[in-house]
Amino acid sequence: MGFPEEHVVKAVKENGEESADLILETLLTYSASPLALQSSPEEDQPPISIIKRESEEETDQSSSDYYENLLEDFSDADSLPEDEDTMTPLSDNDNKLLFLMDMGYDMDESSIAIERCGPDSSIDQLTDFISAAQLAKGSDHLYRDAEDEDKCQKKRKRLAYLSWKKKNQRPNKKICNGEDELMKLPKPMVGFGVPNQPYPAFQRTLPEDALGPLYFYYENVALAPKGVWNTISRYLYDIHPEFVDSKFFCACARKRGYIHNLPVGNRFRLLPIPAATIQDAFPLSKKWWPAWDTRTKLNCLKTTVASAKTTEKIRKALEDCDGDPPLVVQKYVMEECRKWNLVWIGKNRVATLEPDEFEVLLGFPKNHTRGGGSNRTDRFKSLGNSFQIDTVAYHLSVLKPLFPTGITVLSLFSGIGGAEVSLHRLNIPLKSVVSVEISQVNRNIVRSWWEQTNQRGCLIELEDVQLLSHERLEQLIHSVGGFDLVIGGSPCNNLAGCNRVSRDGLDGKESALFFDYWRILDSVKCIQKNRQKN
DNA sequence: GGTACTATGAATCCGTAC
DNA sequence: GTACGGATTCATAGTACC
Repeated sequence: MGFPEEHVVKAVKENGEESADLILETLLTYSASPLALQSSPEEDQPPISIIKRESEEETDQSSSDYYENLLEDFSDADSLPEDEDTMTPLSDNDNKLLFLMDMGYDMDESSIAIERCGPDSSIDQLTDFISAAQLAKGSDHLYRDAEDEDKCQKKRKRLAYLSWKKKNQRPNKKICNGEDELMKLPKPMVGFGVPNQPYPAFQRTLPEDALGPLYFYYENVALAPKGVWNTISRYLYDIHPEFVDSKFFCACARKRGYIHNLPVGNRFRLLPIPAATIQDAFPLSKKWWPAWDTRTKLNCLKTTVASAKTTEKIRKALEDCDGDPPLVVQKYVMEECRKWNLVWIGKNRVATLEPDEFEVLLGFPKNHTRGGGSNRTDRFKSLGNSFQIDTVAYHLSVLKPLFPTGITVLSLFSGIGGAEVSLHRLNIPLKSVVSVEISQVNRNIVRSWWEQTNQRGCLIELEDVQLLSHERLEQLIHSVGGFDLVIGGSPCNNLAGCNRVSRDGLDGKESALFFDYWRILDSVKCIQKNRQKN
């Protein structure tokens, strides 16, 4: 692309020499480059994490000199290859490939980006895609490994430029909403079908590159900030999420999105079927349950529970009433009960759930998280972050006839072993499980469960998904003979509605680890595909 | 130092009325 | 179509206590 000298002069004249940002913005508005600037900010949901991190790193240098150099570099890098002399006109994809390579990207990463983002993708989308991939792989090592320091500098500047550009984009609400409409949550939230509910009409066609033999299963909160599921879906082969509320499987709600490439026919439930209502799950509470508390299902079990002060305030509020409490008191009590999942344990007395009650509601063995250095707070946190076993097992049940002799699993963000427990409860033998979990306490829980259930297979425990490199994956695949299933739910901290502090979407520190899920899945597919060829 | 406890809204969806 | 209100939400950071 480059910026014509007259444009630069004009931009400097309009904005003064001091404001590099304004100069650059003005130059961009002048530019009529068909490729480099063709995309609108609303056309994609960029993997913002790379943008901010690089931004933090690079904006310290936001001097005129820096941007002058940056522009200078782009004068070279953004030039489209000229092919007027060639006999056959290059296709749009070829042009994009050459353009990306000219920007300093490798052929492989450029090709993958074009393939994944589709033929209509813009250069912006492609560079975003590659940038996210680089972040997921640990962008630092790209720089360390770069043989040519100039190339390395160029890459940093390019990313800084992208950062700057994204930060200065003006959101287009109309288009954003348009995207979200595509990811509308189903009502009722039954995904591709749940027991005892009418089967929803849906059409599921998996893209070719998403098909097995490697199966994958990804989970996260359904009610994520706008655009998050669009991004996740785009990275995971454009598969539409299956949004399911676990209230159709047990006595508590748990609205989650699942992206997977599993078959969806002939699913079956785990037995025994758990209690479907609060009253069935807590029979002793029936005696004290007031008629005006009409709840039959608990809300989502979260990572913390109400304080003793809350339940005491409720008791006092009710005891101050003669007979049935007035509507205003009922409303207050019900709000607190719904917010904190309180159950009735006596006259005018409500209580929080205990960790073992969390375990049973979520489908884990009672005392699954007890002991092993886990305190009460830890248990609530781990359980609140976990799968609902009956729901996940329903989805995974289709694997049972496919793997009668056992399955080899890569379990990412394992937590307290929701995936492993689900497969075990389905009586699918666990041949080998590579479990990656950052929390020592959670790893203890999984290891303890593994031993208690007399698993015959091999459990390999790893700590950090970010350290799970391509090379390490090759070793593991060689060691276990290949994975059949990659499963996991990446952290929701920055997506969850009750996070009042850092609900930053996939840009958040923890939730950005989704890109590691995608990176690892992609690596496994690639490695195993190559193994098949050889 | 470890653990338990407590205060802290906003984003989003959905139903309803107009 | 729009405005409004109700309902829901895999949490975080600071503080008190032992």
